[in-house]
Amino acid sequence: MQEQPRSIGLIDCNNFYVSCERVFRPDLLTRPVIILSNNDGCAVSRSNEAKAIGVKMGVPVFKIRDLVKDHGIEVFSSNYVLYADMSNRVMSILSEYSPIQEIYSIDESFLDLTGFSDIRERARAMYERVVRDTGIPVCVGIGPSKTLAKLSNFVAKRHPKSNGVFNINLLSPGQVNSVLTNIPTEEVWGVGRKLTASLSEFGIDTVLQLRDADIASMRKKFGVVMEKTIRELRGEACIELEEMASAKKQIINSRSFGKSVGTIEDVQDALAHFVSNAAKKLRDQHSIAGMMQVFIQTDRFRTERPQYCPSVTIPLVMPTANSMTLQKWALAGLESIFRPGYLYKKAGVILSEICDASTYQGDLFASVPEDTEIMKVLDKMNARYGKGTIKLSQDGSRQSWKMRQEKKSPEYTTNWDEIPVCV
DNA sequence: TCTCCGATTAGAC
DNA sequence: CTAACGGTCTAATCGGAGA
Repeated sequence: MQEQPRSIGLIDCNNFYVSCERVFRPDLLTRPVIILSNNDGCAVSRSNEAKAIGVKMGVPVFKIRDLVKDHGIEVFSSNYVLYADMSNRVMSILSEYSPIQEIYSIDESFLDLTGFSDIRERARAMYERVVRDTGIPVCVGIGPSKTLAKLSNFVAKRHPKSNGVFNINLLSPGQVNSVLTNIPTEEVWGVGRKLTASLSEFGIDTVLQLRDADIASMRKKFGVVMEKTIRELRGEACIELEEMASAKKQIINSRSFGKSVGTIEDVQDALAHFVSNAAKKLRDQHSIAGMMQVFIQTDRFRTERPQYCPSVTIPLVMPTANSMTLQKWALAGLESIFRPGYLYKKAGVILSEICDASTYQGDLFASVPEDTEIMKVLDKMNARYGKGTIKLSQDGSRQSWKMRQEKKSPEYTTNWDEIPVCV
């Protein structure tokens, strides 16, 4: 009996953020559309029409103002509440097609399809089902490793003939070679801009060349990750699916401000808000943090202004997830680094040395035990009555730093008050 | 010389 | 009209400090 190859599927939503907006605005289906990053900064999702016009991934929107005007590109702020909800719907449907699923990102999911006798039909079925039930178009790539599944997905997206589904396992060795020779190395998972350039110096420009390079010397030159990549390209599954999302080892919350601020009160207000968010994430994964970093930054693009980007690391004697404790230390840290006379554009907090809340023995001799109960109540109230129902006094009352979000669509699927009235 | 640490880099999305 | 370039996260690597 011949052993079946591993069949790993990678399902990727097409232009995900744009597709989410289009579900509720079918009039945009044939129009150029782009979605901006936080603070309405850069174009992070583009419809095919916008790509065709020449909107590059990640371009700052002020640099394409003329393009937007001349072609009537539809511009949206990011609506993460909507995208997260749509993502949940897509992921939940995909979970029906395999018992083993890894949700890799907001718009991507791996499925282990090994052992199914109907992989071809299964892939086609999920492809049709997701768009039917959610309105989000996807592409399905299948291969013997995650890296090849990703590459298959690239082929599915690129080749109209594939109709959105491509399985590299069904090709003869000769056919595989001809596919891989036509894909540049930069499309490989794990090969970014720098590696593409370095590889090119060694005469490696196509995926086929990379796959067939000598493993020992490539490992020496580029490290273990490169070795894994090459093995995966040869069909050896080195990177396993991770079904359970593991607890974060570091939690960052930071944001650029809508406009620069000069007073410590404004920065305090923002920082308190970021600490609240970070602490909530920490509690959500049942962790506590032993280290906190606070940083503030001036606007690095305004080079004519004086620049100042200090940070301070604060060890927490008692690791905690208590917003009040963390806020107190963060604000003390801020005092120590803040200098008047600068215009600050960004601030943030980093929680690290994270460990499980239940395993920590605690300080038996602490005079005042930490009040975790109050945090539980706060989280419950905010879950029940909406984010921000209860917050600490320092948190986000000034708003002077709030990010720009001028073109956000309604929260169609999660907020009664934002459902447009049909006419 | 070895190890540990923080900082930096590269990559993904 | 202005001013205008994102946010998290991980792993590898590097270089200095201290043992």
